Formats: sequence, structure tokens, C-alpha cells
Amino acid sequence: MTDVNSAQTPALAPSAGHATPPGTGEAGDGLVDLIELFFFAYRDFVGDPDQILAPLGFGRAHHRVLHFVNRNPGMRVTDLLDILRITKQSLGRVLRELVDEGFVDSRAGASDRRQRLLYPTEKGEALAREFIAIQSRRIAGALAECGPGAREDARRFLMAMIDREDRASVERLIQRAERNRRTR
Amino acid sequence: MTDVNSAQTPALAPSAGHATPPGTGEAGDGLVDLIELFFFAYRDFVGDPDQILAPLGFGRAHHRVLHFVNRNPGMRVTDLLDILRITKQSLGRVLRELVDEGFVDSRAGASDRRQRLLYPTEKGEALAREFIAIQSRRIAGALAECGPGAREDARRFLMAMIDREDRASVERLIQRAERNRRTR
DNA sequence: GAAAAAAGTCAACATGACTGACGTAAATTC
DNA sequence: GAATTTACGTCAGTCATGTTGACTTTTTTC
Repeated sequence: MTDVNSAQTPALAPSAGHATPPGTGEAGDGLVDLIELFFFAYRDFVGDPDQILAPLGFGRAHHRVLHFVNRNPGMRVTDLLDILRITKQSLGRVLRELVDEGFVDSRAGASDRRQRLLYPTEKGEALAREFIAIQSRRIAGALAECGPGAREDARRFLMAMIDREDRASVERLIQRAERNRRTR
Repeated sequence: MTDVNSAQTPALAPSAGHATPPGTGEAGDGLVDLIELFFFAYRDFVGDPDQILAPLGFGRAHHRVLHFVNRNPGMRVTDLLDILRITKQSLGRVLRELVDEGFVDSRAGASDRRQRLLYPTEKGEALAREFIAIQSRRIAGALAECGPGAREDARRFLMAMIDREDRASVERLIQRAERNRRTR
């Protein structure tokens, strides 16, 4: 199960010997290697929190919700829907479980009392920190292997992979969360 | 729906003014921005094929299966299970649909007739090329924005994000597929 | 006071995962 | 040559997470 290709060389596809290794960037060799690496990398990346989630009876949806609530305390339900791009019915169930089990607090807005503003509880914050810790560990390891400048390289690449029209709001989202984190 | 944070500044979290922008790499600022960027980038990246999948009545699972079959013609069902890390019951339905609708061919192995070796049909190859094209376009655009060296930087970073014990087999998988592609 | 917005809820359904059990054919082992 | 293992498929049931559509309540806005 750990080996991704225990396969013998496929019967067809003659597999001629020596060839230029992929990733050397010569023209016409395509970007399929990056497509696949992105797939495998993300799979392991989102797999990390599963260890923490399983004993709690939570799934990845809970992780995502708690993460963004924790990063943006006081956010509205609508904001969360826009970020996650799911329906409110989908969010509803997950959010209710997080509230019921005391990870998220949902208070009516002070200025606009229709709104439910979402806050992590202490328990929620602690859990969110666990998620961040385990995923940061992986990223930190990867960056360390890549040498100096890798952090900024990765940042730029990932940002450039996002739909152009969403980049500004993602940037704002991250920056505001970062500000709030610092001023606690 | 396009704006990720139409939110007013959250009611709580006083949002003190000026702060160092994230990503400048000073100690202790965490890697949460990269966590989030990875999330958004992957979301848009896997969203691309949806436009192609929807009219066919296929889902993302079909994309993944067809992609790897196309890249590794003649692969066994077991190999596919190892790559995708799903159960054979899960794979079964998706694969059957792909075979039924003429995107994948499943022939008994010549040397070992228990095996079902999987090949893309012409139709399957064409579809797989569409997926690759749309995802490559996004990646190529991102790399172009990042300047020279970005391709190799991204490659190294993504590889380093993969579980250490799986890297060798992922590398082999990519290299063998690349070889086969060149020698057609 | 009417309209619009924010949120919640009920119901039904789709997709893609899962476990567990069982069957069959072919290859491998003893 | 019989027993075991392997590769694959399938039936049946479940779960997590997403979807649409309709409807309600509360509150704000015009």
C-alpha cells in the first residue's frame, strides 16, 4: 500500500531505455509532472489533519470550517460560504456539529442582529492550532529542503495558481487574518 | 460569489492598523498563509476539469482514473488502486463507467491472465489530453508570472511536500510515464 | 409598510468514499 | 496434483459531503 508503483513495466508501452529526465524544462515536454506532483502533494497535505480528526469523529469539512473561523474570528456565515464555496445547507450541518461540541461559538451581531458572527472557543482555538502545527511542519520541512527563497517562491507560485479575479480577495483575507493574529 | 471577503472588518478582533505583511519570512510568523494559498490554489486547479466533466456526466473521480490510465497505458487495476489509494469497490464503479462509455479498454494480461490491463481508447486519450491542456494552461501561466527557474522550484517544493517514503515511487511513476510518452 | 438580506431548516438526492462478505479464474506453492 | 494465494469483480449497506428547491424568521433598508 505504501508503494505507488509496484507495477512491472507495463506490457505494452515498450519503455525504451535512456531518455531525458522530466523537469529539465526543455520545450514540449509538458507540465504533466507538475500536475501529478500537485495531486500527490495536496493529498498528503490534507491527509495530515485526518489523524487528529478521526478520534473526534470529524471530517475534513470540519477542519476547513474551524480553520477559517479561527483565522477570522467574528466572521459572518456568509463570508464562510464565500470562502468555502459550498451551500449553506452543507455548511449548516458541519457548523452545527462544531457549535454543539463546543468548538465554535455563534453570537448575534451587535450592529446587525440578523448576523451570526462566528468565534472559535478556547477548545476550538486549541484544535485549530493543532491543525496548523501539523501542516506547518510539513511545509517547513519542504521549504528547508528547497533552500533559501523557497518560501517566497512557493508563495508566489501558489498565488499565481489562483483564479486571477480571486487573488485580491485571497490576499486581503490572509493579510487581515495575519494582522489580527499579531495584535492579540 | 466571486469575492472571497466581502466582509466588513470583523466586529471583534480590533484590527490594529499597520503590520508587517505576511510572507516576508521573519521568524514566528507561521506558515498559515501558505496553508491557505495551497488550499485555494488546489481548489481552482481541480476545478478546471469540471467544465469538461459536467457535460459528460462524469465527476472528478473519472478524471483521476482516466488521467493515470492514459499516462500509464497497460497498468493493472492494482497499480491504479495503489496510486489513488481508494478501495477496489470505489474504483470499480468509476472504471466500469469509463469502460462502458468507451474511454478505457480493459484487456486480460498476456503473461498473467488474471490481470486486467487498462488502456485508454482514442476517445479516452483525447479526453485525457483535454484535461492536461486545461490544467497545463493554468500552471504555465503561473510559472510565467514567477519568472525563470519557477518550474524547477515548483517541482522541488511539491516533491518535498510528499511523504518521504512515497517520493521514490512517485518519481518512478512520473519518469516511466514520461519515457513512454516520448517513445510513441 | 414593503422589500431585501442574513440565517436557519426540511426534504430529497448525487457522488465518492468506506467495510465486509463472497465468488471466480488463474497462478503459484508445496 | 492439491492447496493456497493473487487479481479482479460484485453485492449490500453505510457514511461524509456535497447539491437543489422550498419555506420561515428576524431584521434592516428604502
